[in-house]
Amino acid sequence: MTDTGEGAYPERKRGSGVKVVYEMLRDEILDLKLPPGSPIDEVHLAERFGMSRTPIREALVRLAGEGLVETLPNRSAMVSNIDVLNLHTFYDAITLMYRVTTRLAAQYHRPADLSRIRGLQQMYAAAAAAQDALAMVAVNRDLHAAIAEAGRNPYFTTLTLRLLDEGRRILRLYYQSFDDRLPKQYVDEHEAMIAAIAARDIDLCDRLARAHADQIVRQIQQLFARDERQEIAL
Amino acid sequence: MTDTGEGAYPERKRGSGVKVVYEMLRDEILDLKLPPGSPIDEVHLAERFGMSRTPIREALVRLAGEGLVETLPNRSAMVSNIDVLNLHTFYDAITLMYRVTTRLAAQYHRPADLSRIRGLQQMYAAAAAAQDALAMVAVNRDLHAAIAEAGRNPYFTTLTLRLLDEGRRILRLYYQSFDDRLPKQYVDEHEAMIAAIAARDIDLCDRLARAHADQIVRQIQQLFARDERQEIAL
DNA sequence: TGCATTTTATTTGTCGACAAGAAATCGACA
DNA sequence: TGTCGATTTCTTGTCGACAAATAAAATGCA
Repeated sequence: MTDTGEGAYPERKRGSGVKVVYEMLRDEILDLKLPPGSPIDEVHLAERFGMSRTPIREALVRLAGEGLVETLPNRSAMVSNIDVLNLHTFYDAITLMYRVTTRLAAQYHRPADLSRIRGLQQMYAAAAAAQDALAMVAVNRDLHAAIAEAGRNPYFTTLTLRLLDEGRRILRLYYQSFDDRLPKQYVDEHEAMIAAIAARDIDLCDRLARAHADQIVRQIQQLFARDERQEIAL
Repeated sequence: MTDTGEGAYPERKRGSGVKVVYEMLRDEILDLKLPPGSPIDEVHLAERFGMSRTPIREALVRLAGEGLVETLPNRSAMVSNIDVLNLHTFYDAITLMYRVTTRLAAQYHRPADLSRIRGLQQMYAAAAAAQDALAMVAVNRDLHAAIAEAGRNPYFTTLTLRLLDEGRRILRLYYQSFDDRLPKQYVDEHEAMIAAIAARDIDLCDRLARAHADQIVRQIQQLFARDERQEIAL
């Protein structure tokens, strides 16, 4: 196997090692560069990042805490599987979190929040104009994360972030193989939600967030259904 | 300092060390034996548990992932503070999770779930009859955890568990100093909720769970208000 | 005495090494 | 040839040690 592109890490500041490994592994897991179920070898990673196993191990423990990797005693850790059978629990959770965080954003947002949200929405519109589905997925995550932050409830924010990451992984599962186009309609839905947040219209936020979530769930289900048909067609 | 009661751990199975430390520290944090803000020294813990710093460290990383300890770079970790100023975010979150998990329990529970829930409810009633407030807090946590499990949505279950633990810590903050009596009314509320779950009456579950959560929030607020008056009275 | 600076001490972050446990390989035997 | 058991290999879990970073103490100076 050729070098996977890490190169050399000649000098690191003390304490930065874990962060580097954690973020790198996290990105690779969410982008499916590390496919679900693939084993994670500590010594291999240690060689790759040019450090000892200790910081690698700490990064893995953190990732396990977020449910991105699973560990069995005395055996290799592995990237968590995507549980397609229980996707409905994901739908339920993301729908509720979209609603709650958007409502709270309407209540508690401050001017700085709105400008950040609007900046992300512009990036989202740009990605949609460029028909870049993967960029849309990534920016969509950051946009809803910003909305959740504006709601200022750390419990909901944490869960929402986890769900958004899991969603990024699920969507990636399809977009990498089918190279789809996300409907531009999402841009308008985001616009409406942001306007409702700015107007502090809580009920409207709730309705829009629910519709938005339903839309995304339907999209995933369509992809999933088509995927199943393809499998049968094979 | 006298021995804090750990004694000797002469032989451990490989891999069990982290679990022991994690659970012990977790309990001590939730019981406020380790008060919020107190520093956590790794070598001290290593001596106390009779093992090296490595498994201690892993346990601390896990606890940090759950928000029970906070770590600053190159400095001692410390037990997380209870953010009394943002308690309303806790109220919001626990109320919503009570409602959601109870609703889902009504939908998805199986016979085994119900018997487990009813067993815990009996323990709760016993604790109430004995006027043992701390036991009531502990069993209340397990009871709602069982209800959440019956709802079979791991995302909601995880958040609910985190909130229940945080609540155990908040309640302990008061019950340890005032030695209060929890109203027996909670027993009846639990009975009603369980009956609604068994009857699969989702709307009723929602209303009961909301009322139950409001009741508990009011209780905490009362304790908090009285605490403030006492401080002023001093 | 009060403040700035150097020195010491304490505590964490990282490392390399070793042993325990599990998987893989090999071999004996029916 | 297939199966069971022993052996080897491979990976993790734990350890003790060292260095970096910070906090605390001591020193010097005005």
